[in-house]
Amino acid sequence: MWFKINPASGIPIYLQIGQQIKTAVASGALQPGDQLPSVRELALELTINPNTAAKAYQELEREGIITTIRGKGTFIANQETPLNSKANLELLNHNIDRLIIDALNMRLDLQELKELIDKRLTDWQKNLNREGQT
Amino acid sequence: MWFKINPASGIPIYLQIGQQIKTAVASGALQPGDQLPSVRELALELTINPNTAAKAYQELEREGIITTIRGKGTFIANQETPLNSKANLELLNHNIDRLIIDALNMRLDLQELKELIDKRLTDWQKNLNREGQT
Amino acid sequence: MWFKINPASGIPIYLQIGQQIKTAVASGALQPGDQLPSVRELALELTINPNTAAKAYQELEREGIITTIRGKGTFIANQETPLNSKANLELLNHNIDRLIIDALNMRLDLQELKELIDKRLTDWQKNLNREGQT
Amino acid sequence: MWFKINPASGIPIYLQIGQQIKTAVASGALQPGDQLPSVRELALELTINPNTAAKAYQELEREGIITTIRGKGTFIANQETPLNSKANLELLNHNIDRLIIDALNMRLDLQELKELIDKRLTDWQKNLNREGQT
DNA sequence: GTGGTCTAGACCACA
DNA sequence: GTGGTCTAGACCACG
Repeated sequence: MWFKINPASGIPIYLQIGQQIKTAVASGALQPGDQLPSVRELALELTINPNTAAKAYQELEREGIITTIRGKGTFIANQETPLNSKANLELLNHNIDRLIIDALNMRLDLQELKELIDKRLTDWQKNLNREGQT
Repeated sequence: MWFKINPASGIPIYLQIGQQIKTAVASGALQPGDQLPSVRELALELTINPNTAAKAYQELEREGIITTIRGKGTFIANQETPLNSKANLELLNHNIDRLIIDALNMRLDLQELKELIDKRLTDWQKNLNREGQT
Repeated sequence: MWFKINPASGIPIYLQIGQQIKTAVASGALQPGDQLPSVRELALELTINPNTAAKAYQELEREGIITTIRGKGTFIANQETPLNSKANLELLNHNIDRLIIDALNMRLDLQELKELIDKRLTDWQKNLNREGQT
Repeated sequence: MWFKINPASGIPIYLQIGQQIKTAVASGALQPGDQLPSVRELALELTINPNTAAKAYQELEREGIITTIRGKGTFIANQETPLNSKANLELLNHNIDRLIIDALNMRLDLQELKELIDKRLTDWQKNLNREGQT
């Protein structure tokens, strides 16, 4: 599989794994029903502690991203959750603010930031369209 | 002063303080040369340990946001650093990606995300203009 | 291990530790990937507070000399940084000047100083060659 | 006069002043018998606390670099002290080592360091010769 | 008065 | 087991 972790990054390994699975799901690379590697496979492949791999899956299951079925394996969940809850929007806005603050501290103009974001958004949109056709 | 921290959030207190000062600097609310509350004042106000307050300041000093002068106090630095280094841009792009992923995981359309961001950017721009006139 | 600190020297303990590790790295005695004693071990050995030992390591990590991995330990970093930046050269030149000034204030001839330095440089070169063969 | 201090450098102001006077003496710019500005003048000129200026002079007097004569002022001392003591040589060697370690940590070759030092030494020698003719 | 260092000892997150 | 954070309280250097 296509995981890349950095044990020295300061970010907990289990979060790095979770983040990458979320990315794959968001981009459509992983579809509902797709099977994930078992905890043991994942641990072997990344040469990490199985506990760490298990923790990553637990977190994702708690968030409803994946489901584990005893005796079968771990799968991407049917994401019927349309949780545009108020809390989520606040979180999103908060993260947007952090982005802006970082940019300003780097002496970047807000206009320049906007262009960066727009460029990135179009890239993603293209990818999503291509995935959608698959 | 206007600090608000949440000791139970899981985010280290010293980082929360740092984040808020960075925000104030980025928005122009704190100008180069402005004096910050002393380590002891800050600790009293937030009812935290002076060491924790000191750690927040030391972190910011290492990043070049503030300057501390022994026996005098702590001040906002003259930010002559225009370091839009490659590393910084990469970091920024990475954070933009995280934002997009979060939005997609919340079943938000990219167009909706773009509108959210644009709204936030205009808000900030307005604030910056107002500060600029001061 | 072979640490020697002097708590009464006026130089902060955490800097003394840092200095010695830097020396070991510069001389090749410590190689990238080598594990350092844990914070607790080091604290026991030097009969200092674990916090002080941790501070020494954190300082070195910020400078890119070492890497720490939560739950695993602390290691000498892969020093891929070849930063003979302008700032570094200036610092070096400044320190050379200080050396010369000290020597002159001791009524030492510059020629004598040069001989001292040359002798020291050859000693180091010999050591480095020996390490290189290991 | 020609003092330049940086209150934010982390180096105590009184040491910065001392260092600069030592430099001037070592280079011959200040000769034995030359008068230094009074504590008050110095404090005014550098906009520092008179206590700080006084402390700088006290330190230098303790080291025998300057002499203060009540009612007359402060002067460069007759440096008859030829103190090539063993302690001094050790200090010098220690500083040479620090220089080498710093250079190695900057990934500088020892040969390159040697060239840097030699260049600096010749510059100083030239200056000293010129001063000597004055 | 300011910030810097250190100790003692606690609790938590991670592997 | 590892390192990270925080508190409480002490002492010192600087201005």
